[in-house]
Amino acid sequence: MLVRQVANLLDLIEYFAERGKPASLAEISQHFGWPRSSTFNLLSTLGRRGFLFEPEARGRFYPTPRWLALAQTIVAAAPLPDALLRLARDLAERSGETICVGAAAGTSVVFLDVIQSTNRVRYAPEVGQRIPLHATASGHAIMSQWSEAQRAALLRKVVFERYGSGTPMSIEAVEDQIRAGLQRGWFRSASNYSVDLGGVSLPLIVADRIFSVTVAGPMSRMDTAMFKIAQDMHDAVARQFGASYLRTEIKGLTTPPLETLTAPL
Amino acid sequence: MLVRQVANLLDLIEYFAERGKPASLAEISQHFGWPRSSTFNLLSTLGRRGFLFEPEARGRFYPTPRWLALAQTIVAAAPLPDALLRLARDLAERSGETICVGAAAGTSVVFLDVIQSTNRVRYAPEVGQRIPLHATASGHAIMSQWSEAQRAALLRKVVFERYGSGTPMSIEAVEDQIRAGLQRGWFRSASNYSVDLGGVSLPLIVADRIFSVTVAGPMSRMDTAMFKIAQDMHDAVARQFGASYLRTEIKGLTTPPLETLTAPL
DNA sequence: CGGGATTGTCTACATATACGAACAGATCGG
DNA sequence: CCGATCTGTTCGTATATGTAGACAATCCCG
Repeated sequence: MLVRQVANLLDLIEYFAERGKPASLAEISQHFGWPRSSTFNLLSTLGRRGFLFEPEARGRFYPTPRWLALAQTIVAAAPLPDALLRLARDLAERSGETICVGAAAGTSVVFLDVIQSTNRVRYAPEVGQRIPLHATASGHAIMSQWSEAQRAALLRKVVFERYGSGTPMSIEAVEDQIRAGLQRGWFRSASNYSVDLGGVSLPLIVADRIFSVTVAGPMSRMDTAMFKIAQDMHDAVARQFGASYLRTEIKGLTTPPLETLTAPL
Repeated sequence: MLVRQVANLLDLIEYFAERGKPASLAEISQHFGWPRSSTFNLLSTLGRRGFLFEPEARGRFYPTPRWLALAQTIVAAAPLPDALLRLARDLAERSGETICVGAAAGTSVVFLDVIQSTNRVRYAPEVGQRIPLHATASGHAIMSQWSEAQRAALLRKVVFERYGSGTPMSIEAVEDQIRAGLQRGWFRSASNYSVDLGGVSLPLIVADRIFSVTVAGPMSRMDTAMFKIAQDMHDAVARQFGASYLRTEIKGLTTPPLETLTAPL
């Protein structure tokens, strides 16, 4: 069950982030189609707790910097591992494509860090965006590090739906793609979830936490480059985490066949 | 009426900020005494929206950096005026006491920015903390810039309660203190709300938004220093906002009688 | 490896809660 | 200055919602 008022609050926060200036109760209730009284209750709850204030003399509201203070505290207390962030930056520079750091959230992957490609045509996701675990390279990378049981429990919940030409449409298809990824040494998707989007992904385990790092871009560029990108990713991981990291820390992952590397494109 | 689930969410965020590491559903439900099913609903709502993720393989949750991204966007879009922040820093250095920038929120003042004194014994508030509008120097400063009608509407709602020896106990008492503040050229409180706490406050209007700036500390230090501090505050405002700012922008405020300034303490 | 304890998930029901409507203040234009 | 219109606020009630409880899956320890 979805907690409505909580969802409403999240909507409201996003509304303020987009809007960027104070809003009156009437504006808010009109924008969302909420009853004025309900809007009033929501706003006053936030006000009473110090999360909303009234910059102008009367009747316009805006979120307090308290949100920022709490968010900073939360991120600072359990930050993304430094090596992970360095890896992402490193990859962004070398590949020129968009880099996404992800982790599991329910049946999805959430992006925790995103570095967008500077390319005109690019994959342009945002921090907090979610994509399905079962149908994406990022998701396969993460699930590859789970136990059989965990994977089974997750996949049982999935309702399979065709997003693109590469979408796996059964539990077995997903397991196949994961197995292939482990043997290949990297995970790939090609129009699995977003049409015309290709990605190369690796799982990373840092301090018992499971992350995915993904290089993603339009199929036109990714198609022939995937293997080279995977190679670069292994190199970058070796630089940031040490040479033996992928072999020793990442469950079941094969190191890629260096000797078959094609000439850089 | 208070929206319970929203209040719960705020509690949860604060919980994570304090805790600083992932928590399981069971830990959360125990900590707050919430039913497991309700906790589940709350957590899954947040997960579905990309505000919570599961760093470890299974069943522990932590807020996503999305909170931070949104909070940064919100603050960046409507930042506290630069001159105001400079003023606060300036005052912190000169006075050595705690500086609070406040604005109205319902019947309270919320602190939007706080610079804590480096003094061992000091007033130690936090961003987002609230104090009553009617019983504090900050509140009086803000209300002094409202219309009669707005002030009346606010004061009608107040239930008067004695917080300290200086607490005004009637609408008239509050109006008296505000009137006195305007004539004096600065607002003061002495154990009005927090016992043994004294403060000097000025209202500031920047881009149609009403703020208060307050220098606050223990009565032992503030008592005899208030006038000097008020004087310094006027000087600092003149530096940051221009010499005529207080006279022209701030409704009804008298510039303080410079000639009666006592020797610096 | 197997039994017990713990944790997460689902569903039906009683109740706390969000909503509609009516009120009161404020704002605006004439 | 007055009336009309639009805001914010309060209240009673019908109903959407949170909760108890049972189940299922997982983990842990002997």
